Amino acid sequence: MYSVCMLDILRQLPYFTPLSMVHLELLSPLCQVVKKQRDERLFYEGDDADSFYAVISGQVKILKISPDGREVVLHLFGKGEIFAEVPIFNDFPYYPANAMVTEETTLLRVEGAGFRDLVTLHPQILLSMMSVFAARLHQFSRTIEDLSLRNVDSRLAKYLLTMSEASHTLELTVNKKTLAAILATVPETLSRSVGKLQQKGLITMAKNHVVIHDREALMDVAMINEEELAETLG
Amino acid sequence: MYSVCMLDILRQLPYFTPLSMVHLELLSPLCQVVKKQRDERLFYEGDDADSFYAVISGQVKILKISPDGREVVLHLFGKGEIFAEVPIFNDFPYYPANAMVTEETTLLRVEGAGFRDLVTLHPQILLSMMSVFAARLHQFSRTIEDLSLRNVDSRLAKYLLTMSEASHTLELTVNKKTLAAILATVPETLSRSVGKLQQKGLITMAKNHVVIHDREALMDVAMINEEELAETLG
DNA sequence: TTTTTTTTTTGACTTTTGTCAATGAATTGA
DNA sequence: TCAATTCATTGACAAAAGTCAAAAAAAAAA
Repeated sequence: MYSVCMLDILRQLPYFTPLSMVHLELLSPLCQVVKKQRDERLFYEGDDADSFYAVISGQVKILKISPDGREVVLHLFGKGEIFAEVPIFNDFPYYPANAMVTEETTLLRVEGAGFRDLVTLHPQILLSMMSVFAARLHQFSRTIEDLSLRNVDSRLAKYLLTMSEASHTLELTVNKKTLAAILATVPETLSRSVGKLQQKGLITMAKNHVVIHDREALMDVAMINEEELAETLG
Repeated sequence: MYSVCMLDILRQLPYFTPLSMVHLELLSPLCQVVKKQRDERLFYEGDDADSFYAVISGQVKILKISPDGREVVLHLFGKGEIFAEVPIFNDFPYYPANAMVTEETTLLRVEGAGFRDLVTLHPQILLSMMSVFAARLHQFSRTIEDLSLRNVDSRLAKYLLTMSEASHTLELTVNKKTLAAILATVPETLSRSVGKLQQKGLITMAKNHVVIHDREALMDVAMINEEELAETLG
């Protein structure tokens, strides 16, 4: 009963979809469903990393706190995504950042040690994991590039273009404070940056609803062209 | 003859040291030794990623160029390190950044498609690779944190502490222009930042030779404590 | 060595971003 | 519904970092 249900959950997760029934049945006993309320912490930076997680529904924010209390958002994970699997493969497994849920969230917790044993016996699982790692590394290097080379206006423009995909409207899934942290700035600066883009007529932002009026000009601000944007989306 | 020599080279690389003789012999025919002169390019951003590399001797700089020509150094790889293995596991394999050598460098080129086939048959290789990926992701997240939360003085201080390890002196392995790019700034700002640290009596920098006079105070500027430093080194 | 080129530093200035305080808007919970 | 709290915006100012031009220092080439 429990196991059948768990298998259904596992099959829903893109990470595990490629796995055979045999693998899923081995994985299943290592898993546990966890529910968290808005703003609850999953783990803190420095905690022993004994598990990794998958988002079944809701949203998880991975963040670091500076000595003076400022927040950096390293990642937002939504439905179907896996996180905190990195320290499981580290020699000194502790979580390198904090995790909290931004809304009511259902998670799958996977026991790390058992998972390591499992992939050692069935390394095919690793291959699909490898490409997720590779994609994440690629994305981190883009973030580093953005932080080094783009100003806040440009990072905001790029964020809006990326999140809107091909559409000319988008709903922000985060509040302004969090968006500021994603863009590695403060709410005041974000507010002014939004103001600038609106004044130029490129966008309209009312609450969490954003309309993109001039995609071309927004790409200029973001300093990217169509191909680069496609790449970012891919 | 060739093969024996190649096996010796492979065994020298920490990445491959854990591999059995059988694996090394399978790996060997995929490999090729390449020599490059100072400032030669290995590949450009966007090139098809058909191979990854290991540094046998010398130094490789992984960099991105912004539309206005500024350089970001994502990575410096020295002897024994592996790079550009990430796109090999991506679905759309192209190099996400440029690679050039900063001095005369000998490299091992490993053919990607063959390597993918090899690890599919012998996935044990993947496990050791996995922890390298994990460590690199961890390091990238630290870089993002640094760029978001620390100013140039602080990043410079942290760089010097990290590179000096326990010693109170260190030789810079890169010129100031490159160091500036590593710290995501420009040479002028770096020069002023060095000036500030010298004026405070924390360091002396003459050419590429750096002396750290006051480690404690330098850690204050870097906004890190002993534990965090140890973590950065590990 | 001497010249040429490259790298590094300095000064004056501008732009970008952050800080602090205050205000207004929106949400939440009693 | 209405206070209480949180969130978002605005203004005035300060700090950090970038730009441009020029000078100085170092390295490379003749």
